[in-house]
Amino acid sequence: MSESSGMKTQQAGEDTALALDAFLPYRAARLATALSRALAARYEQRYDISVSEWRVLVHLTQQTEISVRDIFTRVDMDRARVTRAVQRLAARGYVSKLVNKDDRRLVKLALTTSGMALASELSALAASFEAEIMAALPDGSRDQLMAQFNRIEAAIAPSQPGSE
Amino acid sequence: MSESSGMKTQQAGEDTALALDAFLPYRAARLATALSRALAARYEQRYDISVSEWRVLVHLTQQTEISVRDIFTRVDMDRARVTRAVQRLAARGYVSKLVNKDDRRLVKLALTTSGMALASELSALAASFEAEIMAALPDGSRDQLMAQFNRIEAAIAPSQPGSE
DNA sequence: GTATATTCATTTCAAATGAAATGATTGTCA
DNA sequence: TGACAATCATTTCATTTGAAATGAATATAC
Repeated sequence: MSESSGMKTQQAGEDTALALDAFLPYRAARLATALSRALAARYEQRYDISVSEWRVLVHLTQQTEISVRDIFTRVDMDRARVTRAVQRLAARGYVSKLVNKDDRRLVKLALTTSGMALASELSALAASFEAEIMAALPDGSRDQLMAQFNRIEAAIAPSQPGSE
Repeated sequence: MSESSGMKTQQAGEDTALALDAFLPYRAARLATALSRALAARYEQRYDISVSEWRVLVHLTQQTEISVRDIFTRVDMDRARVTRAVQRLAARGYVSKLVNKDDRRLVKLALTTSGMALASELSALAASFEAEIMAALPDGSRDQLMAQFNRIEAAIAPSQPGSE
């Protein structure tokens, strides 16, 4: 491995410099991609489902007969992403897509039988994944984390522009 | 707003269903994008710098005369992303790019004078952004968060494939 | 009632992304 | 020394992404 690159490297001081490893936005991004990758590794191959699709699926587990808008306003995805995820899920028979009779601009989404089965399997898998991780943390960490996440998001939200 | 969509909506129980809002991978992703967007809103327009570029810049603040590899192994970006960020930074005179004489496969990166100036401004901006957020949290939250992030990443890492 | 504005889902388009291929250089081993 | 493997940065290519445009349907104002 020799001596990396040089010897006069590392001239900048580590005192005043912003340590990326301790910078919250960076660490949050790194944590998110690590979790996403690790979880995806468990289901992407086996079920051929993307993260977007998985989010839509899970959302439909909780609320059905909802529109694309209902999803993307709650799930941190934009319209296009939801539309595409729904298209793929519908093409594979996991989700049914009907026109809302009361307002024909809206789409009425619901899980099919096979969609429910898939969602169940994925939910179980996700729960066990999360449980495994939580087992490595002290008791109460989960609630603590969620509380902190909530506070951080709340601290950010006000300054956000029109959101939509 | 009428009554959303229907009345027999929400048929699925919320007891067994996986609540997305309490699911760590989802919440981490949502937090990360919220932080990234909020921070980017502060500097992207003013400085015309992307997140990738910003990460490279900050990294070069701490270590200089390093290679592309040195960055992407530490900063959660792949080779291509680092290469592209460096290209843009170099094209605008913020970063110098030389061949390493000891190993001509390597590139020797460093901040230029204007790069240092830019990095200073951005670091200050980032620090104040983070301080603002942390002010909304109880004392000690920052260290607590970092410790939890570290533990979670450690819990994930072992199962990760060859990483590279 | 008609014209205008708004809302919804989708599509379009340009930019970003990451996996794999490439070319150049260095390391290894006989 | 020479052949082969490994490493580095870059480029290529297909996919994903999100902003803005589009078209259809509904709400609002006159």
